[in-house]
Formats: sequence, C-alpha cells, structure tokens
Amino acid sequence: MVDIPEGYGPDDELDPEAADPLYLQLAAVLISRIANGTYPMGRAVPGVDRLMQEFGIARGTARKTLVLLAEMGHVRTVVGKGSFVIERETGEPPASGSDVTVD
Amino acid sequence: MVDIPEGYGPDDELDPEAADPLYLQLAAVLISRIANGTYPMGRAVPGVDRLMQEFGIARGTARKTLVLLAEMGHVRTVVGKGSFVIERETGEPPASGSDVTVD
DNA sequence: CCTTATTTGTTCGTATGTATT
DNA sequence: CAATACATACGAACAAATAAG
Repeated sequence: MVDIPEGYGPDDELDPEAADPLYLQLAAVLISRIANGTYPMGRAVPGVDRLMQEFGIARGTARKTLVLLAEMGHVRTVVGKGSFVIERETGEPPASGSDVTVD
Repeated sequence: MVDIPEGYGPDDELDPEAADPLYLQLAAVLISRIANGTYPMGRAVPGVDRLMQEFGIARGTARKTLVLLAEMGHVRTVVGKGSFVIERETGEPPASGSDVTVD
C-alpha cells in the first residue's frame, strides 16, 4: 500500500528537500487536480514528458507517479495515447460518452 | 578478484542471513543457470528490475551482480537492451568470433 | 504500405542518502 | 570506518503501440 502525503495542493511545486519522495508529492498534486476538475473525467492527465517539463523531474519519477495513479484507480494508461481520468471526486456523475475503449 | 561462493543452485533462494553477501549469492545462482542452459547463449539473463522482483532485492544489489557477471565475462550488457550470455559452460566451444569488447 | 511524430514501456548507468552490520 | 543493502532520483537509450499523413 501507499500513503499519499497531504499538504500538496493542485498548484504546489515539488520540494526535493521534503521528507515525502517526489513521486508521492506529485501523486498528491495530480490527485488533487483530478478532484479539482482540472483534469476532467475521460480526459488525459499530463504525460511523462509534460510532467518532466512542468515539475522539473526525471522520466522515471514521472512515470512512477503515473503507474501509481493507475494502480490506485485514478487513471487508466494506454500505450501510445496517455493516462485518462477514470474517477472524479467532485460528486458529478460520469454523464455519458466516455469514448475510452481499450481492453 | 572475486570468489563466487558455492552451494547456491539454480533454484536457490537468497539468504540474507548467510555469510555470503546477496550479490555474490545471486551471481552464483545466475552462473549456475547459465551453465545449466536456463539462460542460453545469446539470450538475455533477467535484468535489474526482474532480479529485484524475483529475488526480493534492491536495485543496487541486482545491478552489482550484473556488473560482476559482465566483468567475469559471462554476459555482455547493452544499455536499453539487457545482459546477454556470451559464454556457455555446457562443453560447447565458443565457435569463433566472440565480438566481445571489454576494457 | 510506409514514414514520421507522439506517448508509454523497458532497461541500463550513475549518484545520493540512510540504515545496518 | 568500511561493506552491504535499500530507497530515491536523475539520465540515456532502446522498444512498442498509436495516430496522422
């Protein structure tokens, strides 16, 4: 199991000095943004390359976070496409039309 | 130089309590499997991540073993591809043309 | 069909910090 | 203090799936 640290808001920058490892800090930020609606259901969260650029982290760290989010059920990752939000914490129902079909 | 400990067969699990360090125990197991034919010539031995999973060890330890095997001439490691068996202990001669270039 | 670009997946190489023995 | 081992993080290269043309 994993404990997502608290205290990392959607706009937080990561702190390499903090006790929490970067990939957990980043997971907290992304989960916050998903709950936020910044990344709506069915849409993709930033991919590995974008996370590297926007947070100034290495590829392995960014990927580790996305793998963790997938394991936690927040996103579903599709090779060659991206990681798509499959859960929302805003209370809004999934409406209809999630054109995500993989298996 | 290194002394590969004996008594660690191809199916052995590693023993953190043993006198021999884990990376030497693991080297013994892999060398045994190479001699065995479990990892045939030209094919890759398990990489760092696989060794971590299968033997429950840390990255540094797994890598240390692969570096040792490469130094001993059992495998040739290629970045982004894997560590490939370049010797067999089954009695078959190396034929000719071992394109192994180590420094 | 093939080429190119994008994106995720995999693997090795290296470094740092911490803990244990 | 040195050796071993673990966790984290950065970097580089290669591989495979996808999409667009």
